[in-house]
Amino acid sequence: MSSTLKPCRLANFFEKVYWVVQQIPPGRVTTYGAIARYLGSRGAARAVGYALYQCRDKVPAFPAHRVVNSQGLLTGKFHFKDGLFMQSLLEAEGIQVCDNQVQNFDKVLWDPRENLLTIALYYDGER
DNA sequence: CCCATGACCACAA
DNA sequence: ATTGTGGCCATGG
Repeated sequence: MSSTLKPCRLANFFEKVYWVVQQIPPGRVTTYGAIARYLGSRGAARAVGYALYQCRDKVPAFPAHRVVNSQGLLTGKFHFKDGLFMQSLLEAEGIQVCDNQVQNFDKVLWDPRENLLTIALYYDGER
């Protein structure tokens, strides 16, 4: 029963965050709050930021640069290897950034609630 | 166990 | 428009 279909173990909040972040298409961004809302915890935006902080050294590269704050500002850029790296990654995907602000923010914003179906976030029982 | 700290956000007033 | 505040979740002392 549990042998062939190994359910994705998204037991804890951080793992759910990581899963959503990996669904962001290149060239688009989303926000901490949008991820929190999608996961059903409206006010958990801070926790989303903390989750990204925890995986800042994760390999292979994790598209954390596609997460900005609710105004489109690159508030997390100082957690990359240098203060310009986040902007460089975005610009390499065709997103224009000026003065820490994502340009055409409403156009490139990708809201998981509008683009992801509600999936079953289930786990196999061992934590 | 309680308290403080975060890559945050919505809502007062 | 600009502040202040409470809430959210995981972690560490």
